[in-house]
Amino acid sequence: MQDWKEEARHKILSEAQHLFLERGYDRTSLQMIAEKAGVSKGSLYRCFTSKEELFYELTDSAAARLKALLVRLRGKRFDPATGRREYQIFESEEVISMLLEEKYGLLLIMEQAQGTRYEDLRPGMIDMMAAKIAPMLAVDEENSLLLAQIMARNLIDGVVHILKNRLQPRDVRANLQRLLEYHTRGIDSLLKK
Amino acid sequence: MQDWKEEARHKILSEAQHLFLERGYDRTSLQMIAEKAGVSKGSLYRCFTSKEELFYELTDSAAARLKALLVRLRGKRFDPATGRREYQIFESEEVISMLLEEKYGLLLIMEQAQGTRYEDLRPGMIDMMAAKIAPMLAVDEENSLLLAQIMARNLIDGVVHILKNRLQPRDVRANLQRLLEYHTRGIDSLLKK
Amino acid sequence: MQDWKEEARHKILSEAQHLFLERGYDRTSLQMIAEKAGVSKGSLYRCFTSKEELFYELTDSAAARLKALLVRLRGKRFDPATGRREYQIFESEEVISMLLEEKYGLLLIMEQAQGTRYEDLRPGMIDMMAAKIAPMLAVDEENSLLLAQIMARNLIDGVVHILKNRLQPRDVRANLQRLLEYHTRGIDSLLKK
Amino acid sequence: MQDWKEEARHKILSEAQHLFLERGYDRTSLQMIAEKAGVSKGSLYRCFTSKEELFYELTDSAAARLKALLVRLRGKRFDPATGRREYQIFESEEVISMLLEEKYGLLLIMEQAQGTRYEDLRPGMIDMMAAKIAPMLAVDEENSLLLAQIMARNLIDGVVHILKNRLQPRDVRANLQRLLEYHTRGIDSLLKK
DNA sequence: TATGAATGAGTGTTCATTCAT
DNA sequence: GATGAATGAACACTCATTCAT
Repeated sequence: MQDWKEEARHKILSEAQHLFLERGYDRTSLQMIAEKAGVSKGSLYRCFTSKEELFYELTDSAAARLKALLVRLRGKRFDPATGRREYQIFESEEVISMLLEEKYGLLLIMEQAQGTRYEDLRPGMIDMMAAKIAPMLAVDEENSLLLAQIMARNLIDGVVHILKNRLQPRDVRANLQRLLEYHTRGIDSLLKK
Repeated sequence: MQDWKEEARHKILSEAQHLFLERGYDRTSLQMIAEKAGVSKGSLYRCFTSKEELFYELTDSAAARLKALLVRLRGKRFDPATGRREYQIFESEEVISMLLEEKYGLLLIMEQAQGTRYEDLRPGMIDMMAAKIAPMLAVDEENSLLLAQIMARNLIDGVVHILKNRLQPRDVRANLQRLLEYHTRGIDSLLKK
Repeated sequence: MQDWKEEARHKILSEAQHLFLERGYDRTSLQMIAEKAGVSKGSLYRCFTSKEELFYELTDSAAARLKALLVRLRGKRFDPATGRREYQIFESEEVISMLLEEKYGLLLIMEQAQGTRYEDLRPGMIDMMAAKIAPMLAVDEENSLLLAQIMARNLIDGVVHILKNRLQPRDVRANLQRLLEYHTRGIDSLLKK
Repeated sequence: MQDWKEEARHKILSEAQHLFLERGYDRTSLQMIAEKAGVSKGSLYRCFTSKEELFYELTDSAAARLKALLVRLRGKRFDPATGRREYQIFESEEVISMLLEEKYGLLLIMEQAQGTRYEDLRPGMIDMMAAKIAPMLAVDEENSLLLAQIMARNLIDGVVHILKNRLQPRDVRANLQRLLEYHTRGIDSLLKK
């Protein structure tokens, strides 16, 4: 019974994850999940109290760690003078571990969370990073935020893309490094001297 | 009556566009569109055979021009030796014109096409551009495509972001230039010598 | 095993009773009953063939005795001339015993029988008593039944209210007496001389 | 169109009223209402935004007037010394008008509001009246509230019963008077001297 | 022709009941 | 025999689509 419950839970979570990743939260119906998982709609409710809870089961842990990261980032300043920008936090072991461990949760939060309580997490992250980057740019105020938003989003989406396509930690690490190189250099081109 | 019909069509398209962009395709009901456009739901169906059709009406032209651009791009090589990379095509008057003229259609294709016949357009564009960029990178083959995809996507999303937030052609142009500067420099960091 | 079964039956009945009285029949699920009783849902069906059956198990005895009382009452006349009205039957030891012994079954019949085979018992009792009271009233025929129904219902609901709120036989008895006093005097005011 | 809407609204309200009165709010499904009214489930939502709203449409006005009455009653004291008890408020023209005008709304609130926002109105009224009556009774404190609750409930249920069965204002009035006579005299029997 | 009333399939959710283990 | 997993019909509610007027 314990076995079964765990097994069914796992099967349901796994199929839900696939569908949510493919189609997004709103466009995935419990009917679909039930069919893919080979159970009835009613059975879904033996393991999860609602569709939302099912989604959160797949994302809560990632969201919590992401929020913690955000809090830490908020306190830091992005100082070009130091030579190291704090978005290089993405190279820290701690963050990379999180990225690897929370891979699918992060993907769901970043790409398919519309209609859930996490739908503002990605925009929030982008805005926060953009607010750090904007003052550094050698561009009139009006446009610096726009460009900073693009940069912030690119960085975040780049990380997500790597996560999506690389399973091995060393590959993730190596490509994150390259992404940061690309991103740093790109930003440099528009920095105030 | 022809006049009237044309006028209604236009009003409907315009309101649908706003709503699709603001709330997304799924979360916009025909009721909302009809109300905003000041016509009856029945009239919607006199002008458009379905909700999907209405979406295509708003995107077909942009999609066609985008596809044409894709075809032309496919033929070109991105040669770092020339000093000018062909993704700088985004600076050409022709492309900028298209971006400005098809602005909203492009935004819809890029952000709301999931589940429609254009859902592969953005990924297709990214793949194509990535395929051009990848061979230029000083990275092992396995990873170069991954990074190239990130770069291509960043470029495209950056263009979309500018389109979304700048109404004046000269602002669009100026920021596109900065985006390309950022992007080129970023790529340079990973180019083969 | 017989013992066990009997024990489980008893526990289930007891918890079902509590829940039905507290939350009502409809708002009580078999899940709740099973949990409170510490048995599985399957076991519920070993003892009772359905939720309705469970309800009847809790009410059949009370219903039978109530019906018997009804039959006896039907034969009697409520004669004001005797000085004792037969609704004072509620003061008889026999009836009080029944009230106390069938307390919860009666409460269920009186308050939760909608949709069950006993849904007509309370109205039936009221009608019967009303039919006895009506001819005694110094009111035109048309209205005497209406008033008699009110009186009958008040009496019955009053008894039910006492049963619900007093556990000790002597308290029940004392309050029944007061209720009858109140009721008798009230009726007196409208009696034919 | 206006005509139709009004007509359908009326038909739906009327059938809903019947069903709610017969079966209660919870046990009446929109399916039933739709069938009885000869419209589809979807059509219900053209006129009413939800099942609850449909119920409130039938009861809001009555509830508001009832609450107003409650507020006024709360301020009054039930003084046996005056010879007139304030529950004789039920004889005032104003109250009788309300009873007649809000007949069905009151019946719904008083008998079938379980599961709605008005489910506590009847118990609240009874408690309030009981609190006024209890101190007047020549019974130990412990039991006086119990008896007062019975009396209060009887009075209210009696009014409801009359309402349910008499359509003509003069019949309602006449029977209310008799009910009050019955009730007053009944209470007298237990009053402190 | 234009309208909006009407529909019905679909959504998430609950729960009495059944049945393999 | 006992369990609880599994079901399926029902619930309130939404919405693209159709069609009588």
